Amino acid sequence: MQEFVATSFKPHKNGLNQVLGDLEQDIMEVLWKREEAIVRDVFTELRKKRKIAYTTVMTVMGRLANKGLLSKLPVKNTYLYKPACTKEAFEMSVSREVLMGVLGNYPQTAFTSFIDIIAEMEPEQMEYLSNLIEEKKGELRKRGR
Amino acid sequence: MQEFVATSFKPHKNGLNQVLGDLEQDIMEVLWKREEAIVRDVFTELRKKRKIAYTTVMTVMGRLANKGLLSKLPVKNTYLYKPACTKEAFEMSVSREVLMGVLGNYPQTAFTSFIDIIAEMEPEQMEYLSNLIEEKKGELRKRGR
DNA sequence: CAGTATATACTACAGCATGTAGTATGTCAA
DNA sequence: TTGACATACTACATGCTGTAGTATATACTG
Repeated sequence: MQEFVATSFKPHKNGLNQVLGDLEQDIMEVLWKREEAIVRDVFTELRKKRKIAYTTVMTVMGRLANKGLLSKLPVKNTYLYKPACTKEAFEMSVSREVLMGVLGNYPQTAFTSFIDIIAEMEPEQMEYLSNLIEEKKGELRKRGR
Repeated sequence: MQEFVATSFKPHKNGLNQVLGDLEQDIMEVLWKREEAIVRDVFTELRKKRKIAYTTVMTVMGRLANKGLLSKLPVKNTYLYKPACTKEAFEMSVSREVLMGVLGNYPQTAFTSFIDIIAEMEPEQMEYLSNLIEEKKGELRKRGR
């Protein structure tokens, strides 16, 4: 996969639409479902839901390949596209990049927000979180000796 | 302040350049330093560092006011601009919005990434975090009674 | 009062990302 | 050879940001 997956993150969108355009997302979803596909496959799939031109799909799939999200293998007289990584791996990259972006820039602020949010969303997780931290602290102490 | 501060977050940029354009950021920094300013003040300040037109500064300050990041008060024959919130409050909003955006969409993944990232950070940060957690837990306990 | 400096409003264009699609061209099979 | 299908290339719209010019109002200064 290419270096960065989340060049621009839109917190108020849903799912991977946070880092992908609408059409890009639709296309990636098809690819993740099918594992691999040629432009026509994706076109046919999308066409079921709405009006769209074949070349539009082709253009965007090409762009996704340029971005490194899809691989593009010459096959017969066309190209076979495959996701460069699983959806799960992609989500992992996104969350990691975004979190590092926040933590690296305003660590204290981010800590506070993070804890507040967890406390609001799932208080049960607080205990789990604090255990994890103590664990990590223990590890660090051991390694520091 | 307006509803959302972080419509688009760029994890790989630095500081508030993550949510502001280059010039927007420069302008906000001047405003946060001075508390308030007219266009000329900001122009003069920025002009020290680089070539830029007065109207460019004016245009962008206007846009920042439209976005709700600056307030714009008519004064004499001009306008006085003030930051709509402190830099700290702004950073807090950004981190909150971004973290909620991640946690709300891939809670498990984000949680895990978060822990991993802080484990890689400096130990003092760890200590700070763990204090915050204990504090928060205390708060929750008190409220839960 | 005339001229100069200063202020704003409005308009405009460039670059980038994304969505959208047309046209030209190549290829293969019936 | 013709038609279906594939790609490459080009292009335009929209939204955001940086950039700045022009027109116009106002106010100070001599």
